[in-house]
Amino acid sequence: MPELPEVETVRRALLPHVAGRCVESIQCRVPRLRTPLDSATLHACLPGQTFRDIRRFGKFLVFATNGPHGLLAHLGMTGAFRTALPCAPPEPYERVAIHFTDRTSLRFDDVRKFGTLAICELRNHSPCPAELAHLGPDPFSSRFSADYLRSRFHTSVRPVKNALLDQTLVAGIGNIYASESLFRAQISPVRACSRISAHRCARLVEAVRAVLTQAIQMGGTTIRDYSSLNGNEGKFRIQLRVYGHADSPCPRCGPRHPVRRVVQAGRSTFYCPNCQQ
DNA sequence: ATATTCCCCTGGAAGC
DNA sequence: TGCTTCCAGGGGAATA
Repeated sequence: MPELPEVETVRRALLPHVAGRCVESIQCRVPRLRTPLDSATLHACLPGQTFRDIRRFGKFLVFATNGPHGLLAHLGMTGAFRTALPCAPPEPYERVAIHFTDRTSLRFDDVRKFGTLAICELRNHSPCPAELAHLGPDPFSSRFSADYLRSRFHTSVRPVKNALLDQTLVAGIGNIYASESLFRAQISPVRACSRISAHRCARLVEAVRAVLTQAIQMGGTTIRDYSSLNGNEGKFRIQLRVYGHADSPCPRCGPRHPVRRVVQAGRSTFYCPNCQQ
């Protein structure tokens, strides 16, 4: 569910609820999420720490504290944060509860348990923890440029759709916005990276940023399973032009050219074979 | 080295 | 109605 716009929306919604709050205790209600929950380290490192900031790296969130440690979080497919009173009973899929000294608490719910919560070390000079050093540039950073894409693409024969999902190439794009970005850029998702010109790379950079920007402005709301905070789905819904619209008329070409669904690397891709070449 | 396949887990929708 | 199958936006390990 959550791709960059959704995670960014969560970050903004969550920040006022955690900034300046001091952790009193933690409850881990399941032994593992995606990986085993290191409850001993969580208990050792978080209580007594005050959250100062929430940073986003791709689809990851890092809760920075006033100490040397941070809380690394990934929502996986169904992860969601929720605020509650410490005495509130756990919801059915509540996995972790963080209680603050001011009698509020933060809960992490995750039906499918694909999420991540872990302690990370925060070096003074680098905002990004070592665990996330493998991530590629943020789509909005200047590092993500046509030249950069061209340099990464020219030796690669994999389909460009798969490349966009590679978090070491660019961090934050998921299955939905990959399809939507390629539609906007009028590039076929099955085209080999090496066959994408510099001009098309520039179009792709522009398209990725435009699609993600619009999604963030709409509150990141895409489809089921996602809520920013406390089940708030946001007022708007993203306009998805091809994702999930197999066999519907292409928004650009009309009824004579239906959107096609194909499977790439085990995931659905939607595109118009007519205007995306 | 690079690119797919499989797997983790659970619920909901669709098909029979 | 009830059972089965498929699908889902994540990442990472295993495999080709």
